[in-house]
Amino acid sequence: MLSLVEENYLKAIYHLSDAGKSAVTTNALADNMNNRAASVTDMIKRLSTKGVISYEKYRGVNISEKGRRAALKVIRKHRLWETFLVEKLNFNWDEVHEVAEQLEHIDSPLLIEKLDSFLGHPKVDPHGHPIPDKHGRIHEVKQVQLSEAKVGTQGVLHSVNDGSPKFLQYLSKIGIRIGARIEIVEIMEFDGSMEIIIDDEERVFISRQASENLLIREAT
Amino acid sequence: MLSLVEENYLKAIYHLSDAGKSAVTTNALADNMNNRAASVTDMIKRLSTKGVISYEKYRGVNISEKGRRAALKVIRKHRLWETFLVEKLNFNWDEVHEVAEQLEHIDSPLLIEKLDSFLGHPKVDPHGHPIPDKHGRIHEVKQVQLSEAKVGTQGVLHSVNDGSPKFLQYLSKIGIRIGARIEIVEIMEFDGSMEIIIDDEERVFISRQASENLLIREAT
DNA sequence: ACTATTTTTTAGGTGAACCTAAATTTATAT
DNA sequence: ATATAAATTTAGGTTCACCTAAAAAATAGT
Repeated sequence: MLSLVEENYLKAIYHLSDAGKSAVTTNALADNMNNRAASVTDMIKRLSTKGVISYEKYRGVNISEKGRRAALKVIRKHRLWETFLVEKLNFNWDEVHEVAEQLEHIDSPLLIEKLDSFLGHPKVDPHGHPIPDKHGRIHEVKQVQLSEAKVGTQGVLHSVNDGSPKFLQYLSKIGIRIGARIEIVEIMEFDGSMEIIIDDEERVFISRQASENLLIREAT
Repeated sequence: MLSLVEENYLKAIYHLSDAGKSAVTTNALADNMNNRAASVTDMIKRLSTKGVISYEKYRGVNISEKGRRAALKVIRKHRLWETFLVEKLNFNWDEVHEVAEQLEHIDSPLLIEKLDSFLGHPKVDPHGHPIPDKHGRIHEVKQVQLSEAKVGTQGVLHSVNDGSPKFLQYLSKIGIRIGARIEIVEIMEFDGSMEIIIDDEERVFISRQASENLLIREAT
């Protein structure tokens, strides 16, 4: 059994390791969790004892299969709750993260199964992120950072990397939503900003930073 | 700001004091929280420092106005979540308590307001208990323990005192639900058990212990 | 009224999850 | 290659929420 704090660390490790593909350093974790490195070392040892990560001193941590499953359970709950908040309670997509951070730790398999059916077994959350099924399976969709695409690329906004209220409010303001059609008109050499057309209507300029956080599925 | 554990103590104090009407002893609290008396003394001191209870050594604790408001907020959340679980997620009324014990600590006023409207501003939870409004006001309904009524009494089951799964499953089994009409046919002198008619149909015998936990609104 | 019993508190200890300061290991730069 | 810098760990300390054992106060019984 993992504590609430342990679950949060594990989730951070999962995300920082890009779903287990790479190792995570102590400092990266400390940064992400807003804790000191020494505290992270403490926790790492505990998580290692519990078998959810593997750890070699000074070498960073890797999530184990057991840890991956635990992390995906929390992520499944987080994303289902976010969907509930937006679809049923009419939250805006920029208001859900903090609340879902709390709800994701509620421990009741029955609740999650019932919530899942209540929502109609959604595949993605309001930010376009896939919701793992009860066995921890995710159907990843091939998507590209807008910043990596070239002029002329057309696609559909599939998800956002940055879920912060500030970013999401900015997107709403300029008319970008999940599912919107996006076409790259021009890319500015000097700062990487780009001009795009949204839904064949609006032309807007977005910064390089913004385009890095927009993931599109390219039209073929 | 109260911790999760502090909220649980405060809620227990509220209930054990009959909504603040009487003092609560250390042992009663220890019993209720499944902790040792020494631990309770610790916590009592902390709650007293925070101003949510008043405490005189060896004299038990009394909830303060500030404490009462805090307790009612938790109770409001608990009962709204129970209603959600039963009305929207199709939980049985005997399955909701444990989950609601977790959900009641989620801290988001916006969430609770939205949940309240989603549910249509319910006045009572699935066990017939009144849901405090956002200002902590409760509309108590005049109700009597079935065990205190006399032969011939007719009324409607309004709420249950004991919310344990075992009791609720028993009630379901013999056909008793909130809102059912109940008429007392006979009371056995020797053990206080009684024969009742449910919804003018079923005749059943229930123990004194059961009748003490059934609260009816008498028909006038 | 005084002793025995019960209730409550105090004293001191534990693990979880943090901290700072110091020591150690690894990485970087010339 | 070695000195310096950066990253990480160790050592020791804190608060919260529990514990046991012992002491103190309140209550009950004769």
